[in-house]
Amino acid sequence: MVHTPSLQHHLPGETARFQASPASGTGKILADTEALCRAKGVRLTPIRRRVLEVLLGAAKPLGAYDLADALVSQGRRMAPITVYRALDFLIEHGLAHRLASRNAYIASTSGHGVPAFLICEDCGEATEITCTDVAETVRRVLTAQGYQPLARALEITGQCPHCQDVH
Amino acid sequence: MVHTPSLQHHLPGETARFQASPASGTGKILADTEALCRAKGVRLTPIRRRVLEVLLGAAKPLGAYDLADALVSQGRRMAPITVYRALDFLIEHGLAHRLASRNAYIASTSGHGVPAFLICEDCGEATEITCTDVAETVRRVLTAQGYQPLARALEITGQCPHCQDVH
DNA sequence: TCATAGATGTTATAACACTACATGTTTCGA
DNA sequence: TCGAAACATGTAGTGTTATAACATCTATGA
Repeated sequence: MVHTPSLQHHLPGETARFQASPASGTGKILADTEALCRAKGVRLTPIRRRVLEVLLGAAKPLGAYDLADALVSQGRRMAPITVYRALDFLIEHGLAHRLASRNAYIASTSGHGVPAFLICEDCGEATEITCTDVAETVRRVLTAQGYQPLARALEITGQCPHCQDVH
Repeated sequence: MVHTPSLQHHLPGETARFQASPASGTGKILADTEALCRAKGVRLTPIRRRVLEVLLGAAKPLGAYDLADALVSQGRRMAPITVYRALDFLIEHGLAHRLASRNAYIASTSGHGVPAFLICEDCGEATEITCTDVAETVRRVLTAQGYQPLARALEITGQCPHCQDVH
């Protein structure tokens, strides 16, 4: 899924390098996720599902307290700890990622491999990319220094096309 | 400078790929930094210098409040805002970097180019690397998506050799 | 159906970062 | 060398993000 549909740029000649995420709807993703969780024997509870739903529907990464505000239950906003617990679950199972550079969370769509995100420093927009070059380079650097690679989102910051225009 | 001297690993055949930071002492770095600041016409005040000193002497990235505790002045620990202001200065001039994934700060030694850090998820140890491959790959991915590259530290997480042994 | 593991509710607090405004200090030109 | 302006620091308070501790509820399977 593309988190910022209106701002996606695919430069000619470069599309082949980057495997675009499938442009499935939120509904299909949720259905797939439910199936995945059943297969794994873990529970996609209503709370977890709702947090994932909000993340999938958001144009940008959301803060935990943004999520709490968005998720009103019985007239009260969701307690922060509840949001964090749901996020822990989603992250643990590769369904979401924490973007440390912005203290924000985003739904993941690739599902496998080491994800990378392009993040705009100005507007906070984030685009998930699945780029073998990046994954391979990172892996090589880690092992060259004796590090064990771990599946963690790579955050690459820059200025998005839109914010360059606004200037 | 190497922040974790005892844990540096240089695998045979890989050293050429990565330009190691010069193993200068803290004193020399500080002298160089003073000269650099004079040349730029900016002021490396005692507070800023002391914050940099502590960062240079630390084995790991330090949190802002760790720095505040370490920097006692007139019997009282330094106010957090004072630390943050010093850090702002150091970061603005490329003398330090913020590691968002750990809410911590680290002295920089490369001075130029886009720095990258290998960070251990377990112990928090961070190693600065200057690797043209990584910088080039990141730059290419950004421009391919229409993003403007900005000089920001790249954080690559994994598990350091030592923590693999402990296990 | 009952024990158990997992999930959630509730309250409080820890940890990190910054705003606002007052005061001090350096620098440089008149 | 005086004074204005720019820069740096002091002080108090607050905003923001994340988690601890413990009670209660619920799904699940023997």
